[in-house]
Amino acid sequence: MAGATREGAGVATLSDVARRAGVSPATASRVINGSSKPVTDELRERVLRAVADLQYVPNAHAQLLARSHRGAVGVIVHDVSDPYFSEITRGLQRVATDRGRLLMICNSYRDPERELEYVELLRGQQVAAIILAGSGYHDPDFTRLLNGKLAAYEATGGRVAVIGRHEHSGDAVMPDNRAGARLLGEEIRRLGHERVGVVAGPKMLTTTTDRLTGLREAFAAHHRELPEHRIRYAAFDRDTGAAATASLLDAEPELTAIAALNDSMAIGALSLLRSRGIAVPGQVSVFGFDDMPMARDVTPALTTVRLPLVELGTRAMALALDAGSAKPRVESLAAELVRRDSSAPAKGMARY
Amino acid sequence: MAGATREGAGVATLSDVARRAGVSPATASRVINGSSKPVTDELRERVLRAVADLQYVPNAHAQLLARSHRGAVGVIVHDVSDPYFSEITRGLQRVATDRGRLLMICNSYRDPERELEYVELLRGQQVAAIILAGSGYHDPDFTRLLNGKLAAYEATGGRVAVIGRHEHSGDAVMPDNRAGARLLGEEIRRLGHERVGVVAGPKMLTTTTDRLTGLREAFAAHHRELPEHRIRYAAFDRDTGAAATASLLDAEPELTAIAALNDSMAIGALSLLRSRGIAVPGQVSVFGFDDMPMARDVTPALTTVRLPLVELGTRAMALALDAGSAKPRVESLAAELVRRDSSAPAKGMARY
DNA sequence: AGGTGTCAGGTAAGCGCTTTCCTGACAGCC
DNA sequence: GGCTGTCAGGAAAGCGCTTACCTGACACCT
Repeated sequence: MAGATREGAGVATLSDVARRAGVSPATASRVINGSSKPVTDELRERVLRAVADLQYVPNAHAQLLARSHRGAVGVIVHDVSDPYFSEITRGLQRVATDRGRLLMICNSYRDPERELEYVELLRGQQVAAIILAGSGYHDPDFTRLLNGKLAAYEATGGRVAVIGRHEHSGDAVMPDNRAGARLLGEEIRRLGHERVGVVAGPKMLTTTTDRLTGLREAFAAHHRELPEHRIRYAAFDRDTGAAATASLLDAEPELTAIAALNDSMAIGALSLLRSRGIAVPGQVSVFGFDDMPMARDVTPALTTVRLPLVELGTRAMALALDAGSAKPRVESLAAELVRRDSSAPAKGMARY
Repeated sequence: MAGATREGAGVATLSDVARRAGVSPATASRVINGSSKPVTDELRERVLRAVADLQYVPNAHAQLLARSHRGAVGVIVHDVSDPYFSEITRGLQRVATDRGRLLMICNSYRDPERELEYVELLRGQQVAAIILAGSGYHDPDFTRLLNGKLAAYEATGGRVAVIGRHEHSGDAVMPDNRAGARLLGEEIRRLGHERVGVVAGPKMLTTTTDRLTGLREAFAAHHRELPEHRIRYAAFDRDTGAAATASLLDAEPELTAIAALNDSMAIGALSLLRSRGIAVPGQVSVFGFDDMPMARDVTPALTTVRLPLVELGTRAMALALDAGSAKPRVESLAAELVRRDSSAPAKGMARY
């Protein structure tokens, strides 16, 4: 009965442990987080037993406050359940785990406002680094605000890395969307498609404009155009992709190709075409972008542009965790065309 | 120049703000987090200006420590990039956001050890609730250890809710895996399949055994068996699902149906079958489980068992955030068979 | 023997905030 | 005019830890 103290009355604290072990809090602390300061086996033993008895877990906030040590890393993505971001996150996670960091994932759901809130929140949590993944917005006010907050964070030692954002001036990993789209445009031209509908992403996202620009460049190189009336702006997801395809087809039934600016929308397009009994690629070719894992599993398997998604994540995390250099480091990762079964020469181009 | 203090020398703190505004830290604190205590407009104004000037963000750890207030909520999942978990997470996130809580997502990658670590970590972060999503493990030692830690957490006011785990004695949301599998078994029997290969999940997961049990029960009801030699244990992912299917087919080319215990593996099976030129459902029917979003997008669209994934998440979060009741609340969510194009009557059963 | 070096362990000062309790000013009352 | 009540704002005590610094014991030296 001798050891009976007022335990169970709330969370066990370090001093509870110390008291039970009959040592000072300092000694208990040293044992618990393996300080360099030596402690005799006798005391160490007693402390460890007390820890076990009390199921003691250090209060992370108190620790962090006391050490003013930055622990975790935060990433703000548009939406983790989107495979594009799951893959990137997988890469981030891998490196974070290797370096013993906890990764906190925040979904902005493409709401700039919420993105700002999460930056504040992560800053408040004293995270070691903030990673922003996913396209930026065409919105100067927002960009200025965001950059202001990030600058304040960096000014106090925080690290920032972005994936696929032009607007930030620091370390960045950039998928080469424009060059990728150019490859795609070349391929479409090569296959002889003249009437091409484009299912683009949200107009406000820079990724959308980058990809559109690349596509246009490829067409311009052959003195062709990508007229605005053959472009639809959707939400980068399956269902709006299907709707956009329907709208495109209703306006112009003779299209021979649909280029969707990401795979989710391409899959929506595929599904819409199937439901209308239009053969792919027999009547219409479909192109995607990103090469997310499921692109190979749909039928026909999707011709798309591969982005090294996981690597985007690993690189960004490496950038964020390695000591920052004076000059911003920008790594550009190349895209690659992946030909599968959803594309074929345009009718009358069978010689290809 | 009058207001120039040693700013920029680290993160701005509350007292920096107070000093700059010419008030006490107490007043600054009251203004900043809208305490009930009244503050004159004059002072309030000055404090807010100082906050803006200094780009001040409260140190969340200090706040949490001082209030000993539990803020965020943590969820431990097997792997968010698995659509099964992304969907659940989406549900969790929705409710968490509604209630103004930050959700921290932790991936255990099906490593019990890491799951334990994350529980400790979240406990240390003083989260308001811990949600465990995903199958438990057939491992009494681990279960005992985990329950011990969770009990300690709950003893100090933490809330715990689990999704799809039998082993925990508290609040739980349970997908009815067994009944769902029974439905699936019934359907397979109804279609007249006699030689059925099963691509199961990891043997150590209770979800695997539950689904297997349901399947067996349906077969037993018709005096049929599900012999062990027609079962393969894979890793619940696409690639191992394909490999397991290959192994099944190699051992017994006359199988007329493959029942995969989740959709990812079913998609792997589909891909393997396609690569071998085996028609689905012409020669072999394929069945999945979960009804993840992409099940409708593969070709042929997957016949599967729908689990209300998002709802699993919303319910669990609601349980976790609502005040706990004395007796554990267990909500069971029904599964539902979804017939699509990957299944057909067995050969010789065309009358169906 | 006295001095010095070494080392295990304790003491106490914060880390940045919240909040209770106190103070002093002022208005309203007999 | 003196008393009380009210109320804005400040002082200070923690929240649970870490760690620089101090203490006292002991061994070893001249």
